[in-house]
Amino acid sequence: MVSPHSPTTSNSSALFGSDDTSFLEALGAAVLPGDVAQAQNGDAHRLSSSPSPILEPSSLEPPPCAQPTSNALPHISSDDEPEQPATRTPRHAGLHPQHPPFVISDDDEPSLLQVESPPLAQSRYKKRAHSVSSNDEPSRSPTNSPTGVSSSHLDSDTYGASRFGEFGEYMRRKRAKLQIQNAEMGDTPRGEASGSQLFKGLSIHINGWTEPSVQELRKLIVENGGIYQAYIDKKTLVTHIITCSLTPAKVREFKHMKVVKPEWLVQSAKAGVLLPWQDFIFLPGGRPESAHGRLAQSSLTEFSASKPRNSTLDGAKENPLSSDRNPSAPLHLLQAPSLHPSPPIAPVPKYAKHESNPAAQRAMADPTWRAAHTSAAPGFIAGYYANSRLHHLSMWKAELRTLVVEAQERAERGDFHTASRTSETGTGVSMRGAALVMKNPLKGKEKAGHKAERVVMHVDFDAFFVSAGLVSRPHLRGKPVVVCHSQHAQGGASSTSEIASASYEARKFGIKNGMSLQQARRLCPDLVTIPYEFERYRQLSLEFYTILMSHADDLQAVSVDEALIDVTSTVAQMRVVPTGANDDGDSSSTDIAKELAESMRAQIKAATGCIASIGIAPNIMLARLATRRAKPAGSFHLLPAAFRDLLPDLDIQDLHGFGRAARDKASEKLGTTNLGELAGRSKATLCDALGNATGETLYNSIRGKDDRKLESDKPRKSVSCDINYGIRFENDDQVEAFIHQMSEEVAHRLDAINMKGRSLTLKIMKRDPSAPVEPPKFMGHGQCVTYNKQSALAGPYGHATSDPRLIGSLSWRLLRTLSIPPRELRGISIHIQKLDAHTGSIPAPGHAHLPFRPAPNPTASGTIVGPAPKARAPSSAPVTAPSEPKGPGPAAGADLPSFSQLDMSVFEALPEDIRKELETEYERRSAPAPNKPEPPADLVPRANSVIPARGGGNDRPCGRGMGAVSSRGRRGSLGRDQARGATSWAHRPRGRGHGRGGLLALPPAPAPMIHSAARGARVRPSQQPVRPSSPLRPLQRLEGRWAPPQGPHEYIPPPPPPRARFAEAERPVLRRGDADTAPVVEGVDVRRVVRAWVELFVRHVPHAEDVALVGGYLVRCVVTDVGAERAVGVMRWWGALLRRRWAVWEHADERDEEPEPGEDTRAEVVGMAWWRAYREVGDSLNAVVRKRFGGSLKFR
DNA sequence: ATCCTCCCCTAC
DNA sequence: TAAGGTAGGGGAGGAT
Ligand SMILES: Nc1ccn([C@H]2C[C@H](O)[C@@H](COP(=O)(O)OP(=O)(O)OP(=O)(O)O)O2)c(=O)n1
Ligand SMILES: [Mg+2]
Repeated sequence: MVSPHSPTTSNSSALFGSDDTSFLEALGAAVLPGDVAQAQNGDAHRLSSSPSPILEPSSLEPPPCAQPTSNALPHISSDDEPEQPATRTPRHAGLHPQHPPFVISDDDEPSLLQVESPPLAQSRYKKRAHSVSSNDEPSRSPTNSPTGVSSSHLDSDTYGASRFGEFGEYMRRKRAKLQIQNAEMGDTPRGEASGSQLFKGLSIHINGWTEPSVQELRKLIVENGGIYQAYIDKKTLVTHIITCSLTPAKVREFKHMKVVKPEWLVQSAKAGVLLPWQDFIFLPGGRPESAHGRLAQSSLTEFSASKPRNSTLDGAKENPLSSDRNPSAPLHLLQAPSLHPSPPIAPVPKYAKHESNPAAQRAMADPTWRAAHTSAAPGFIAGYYANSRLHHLSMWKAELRTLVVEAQERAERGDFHTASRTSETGTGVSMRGAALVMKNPLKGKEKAGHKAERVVMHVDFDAFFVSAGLVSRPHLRGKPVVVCHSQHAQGGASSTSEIASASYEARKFGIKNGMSLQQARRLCPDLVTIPYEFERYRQLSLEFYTILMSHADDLQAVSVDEALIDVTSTVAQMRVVPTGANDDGDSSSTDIAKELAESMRAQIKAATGCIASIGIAPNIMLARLATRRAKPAGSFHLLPAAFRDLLPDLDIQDLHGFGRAARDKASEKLGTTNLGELAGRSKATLCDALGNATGETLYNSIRGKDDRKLESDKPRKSVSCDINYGIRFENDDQVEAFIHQMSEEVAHRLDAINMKGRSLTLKIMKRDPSAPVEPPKFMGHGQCVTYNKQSALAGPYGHATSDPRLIGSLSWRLLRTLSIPPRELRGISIHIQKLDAHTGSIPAPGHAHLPFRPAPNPTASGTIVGPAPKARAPSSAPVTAPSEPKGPGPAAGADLPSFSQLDMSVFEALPEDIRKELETEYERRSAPAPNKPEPPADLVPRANSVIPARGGGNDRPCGRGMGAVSSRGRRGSLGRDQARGATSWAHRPRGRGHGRGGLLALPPAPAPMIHSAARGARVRPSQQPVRPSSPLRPLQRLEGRWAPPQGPHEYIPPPPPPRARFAEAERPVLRRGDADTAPVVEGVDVRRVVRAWVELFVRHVPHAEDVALVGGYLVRCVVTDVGAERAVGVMRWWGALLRRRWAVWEHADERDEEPEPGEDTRAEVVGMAWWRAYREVGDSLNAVVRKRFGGSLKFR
């Protein structure tokens, strides 16, 4: 910002050469030539693991700030590109030099020629690497460095199913190729026309060129009930591979799979019977696909062709519903190993010819569009988070963990059985036992109690988002459906929108979660898309968890749609008291655990309308594996003996936690990724190849062993805010404002869990010089170089802090040391580590279970002071609390709630009079005056009511969190009631939006603006920023105390005229209805704040941060659907205020003229700046509205 | 050996 | 037009 150094270009010169390329390059050359070279050849594929060369420029960088330690890390390369499924090299690619895979030119069209090279053996780099990984990256600039930058280029679309890095280029291309082929084929979506189920249960991948053609085979497969796998990717289930030729590399890869000739399908279809595949085994011999690769040696070692040795053959089986422990049934979980990305090596580095996204280039060329949709837009963060599925997933997970812990605590203390009886493993004890059980985890690592074998279940909804969406769209059941943002059928042809979840019907076409819509459309033109419904997912999840809690001894929240539960005692009890009528006898003939699972599935189905599958086993690892076999719509009990028989059919990637990198390492160092084969390796061998811990885990997993206990209460170790999408800045001011907004977010999250941090790491993604300005993925980050900078974070007395100003200023300082032109930024992350519980008090050490926001006092009310000290009181603490003693310095300033959570806490922080007024307002409007403005979010019932007041229903947790999950109830009754409880929460009164952080939070009150102003002012470092310092003045007074609002408040003159309530007629068109009644609530204070803000800055240009804050608030209003009217009301109010003073400039089309700093009090400049801000906010608001409702709002 | 820092990797 | 977040496990290399 302030550009001490010139922002853009100049900066570059600062440290690195103009593009860092040169600088790095030079450096790189000097330092690691060897490595690079090696890399080049060798392994391309394995990027990741390998070490990277080192360069540590740390020396280069000036210490960021003060003394904190910072290390400058050079950068790493980053990930790749966007797309592709396969593609992505690991994001970390940084590490090694990767090679550019070969070049492919277009994405879509992969040339067939590609070759794959055999996996090469890679030379491993020597070790130095790691630490520096980052560095190396730099060196690889396309231009110079030998290798090109990482190449990822993928073209346009292909986004792969897997997120970032994943397979190698080769697979990527191949995948693209297949897609094309499919597209051409014009397959009908519903292929099942023929109705034959001949290939039912088969999941087939076609490798390379075949006769008959891929299109024909694919059609044949689909029409006969089989599943066609366009490509193999991690964890994909593939039962057979069809091919006419295999390269040596493929031979190795498919060594353990059932590789068959096309004739198998053709003849089976002809015969009308599924002929034994063994009669059609493909034997290599012929010439491989073109391989030209070279390089490494192809270790063709084992040429044995495929064949699975598997005895069990065939996997096709259908669901395991009945499965039962039939050991013989193989789970066909085979996954295709393929991946291996052995990227073929490219003979020539391609310089990245990454393609760019035309639509993005066009959009980006429009200044208005940029101003309203990129990271430079006012409400960007709020809008982005409100729509980010991954953000929701992450937040939900954290919230669920909290709820589980609370429910368990409640159970423990609450009722009858107290904690004392610990782990009694047993059966007899009631649920509580379960609670106690929890405790164990912490300590005993061994498998504890052994009384009975543990019974662990992994419960996971089938195609969750889709399933949830179909609840209200029953007519779409049975069709290929997908959940993604892009709803326009037409646009889908070239949409880079990612598919969050694909229905099983869609999966038959090869569509996978994470794939781009355009890619999916090529596979299935008639694909149906449905929108996200975050609020529904949350509600269904609560129902789901409530049910699980009623049966489990312990529960580990894995995701919004998935959990691990320990039902050991439940099962034991069932055994003793046979519930069912079976034969009673004991269980020998029946599988009690499976019965329990089925009853839970039925219960879940009844409560949510969605289907879940359950994997049952003696430990976590096996339970997860069992789930694969169970899906879709089933349950499967996997016993160790059966698992052993399955080994030959399993790939290392089938194990949870082992991804592409692990697979590559195994392939490279051990020569195989098949578990059957790895079973023969010694533990030492595995450790040597994968690391000690990982090696041992693998060793044990292969033997069906896994002693891990469910973890439901681990303490939080870090808090972060990462935004690597839509980052497109034009100047430093925007960047600085954004950094501060992110800091507010992080600070808020820290406060929410009552923690403070002592270490901060800033991660920056910068566009790789070889990458196009606009990457293939719309608004994505594209291929980047990343930089990590860590520094000590210290508050007043050197203590941990959560002060957003400190976090923001430090982050900004760190960023500046990188001298990256604003336009080159593509991603920013702020991570806080070394967390300390907020000053004493509260929380039990250990963890954080404080929910998002500490409830204002649960139990003993007021007493809570414990947490009090928190500075940002808003969030939790009610009002008053003066801030904690902040030390010297900047201290105590006001803190603001960050986007993510603004909620009532803000209200509470408002000056008394304003609050009063608000309350009055409520009454006036007859609205049921919330006694309190609204319970602050989430308080979960928590302790206070001791026993979970479940029935009572109303403890409403309201607010932002997931709501509450009732603790387990008696297990006998399958929790009906509990479920109810949850349900009730589900419909929380108002807060529906999922907006941000808490997701549920409602649009917060804007109080923050003021704070922000204050903050901004102070933050501004010495350099004189652009803005006038004057704002400081007023703010100054605020400084000392933290209740900020006070200050500004005073300046507010009597309400200006526009007290506006707009005429009904003018009301925005969007939703009508209750306009008045409802919303307004917060509208009032918002207006006051806006007024105060304007008054405060009458002679100054508004701070971008504040503009963003207001914009964020308004966007949230619209997004959350809580009040488009409110947003309009505020905008009108704001417009009226501006008009009062600067009516003349309202339409002055100013354009350039950045108001320069200084005391630019000239009314003209200030007025235009205000109008510009107003327009910006209005535009971004309308952008959102247009998208969601199709219309636009009128603010005047 | 053990701990600490700086990433990578994985998962949803 | 799209919404590529986020936390914890663990490996590698250096410090102790
Ligand atoms: N790349 C991904 C993977 C998952 N999800 C979301 C949508 C999914 O519905 C939900 C659960 O993920 P799962 O891995 O459990 O996948 P599904 O539930 O969709 O399918 P299934 O569990 O049947 O394989 O998480 C996502 O947004 N993006
Ligand atoms: Mg699922």
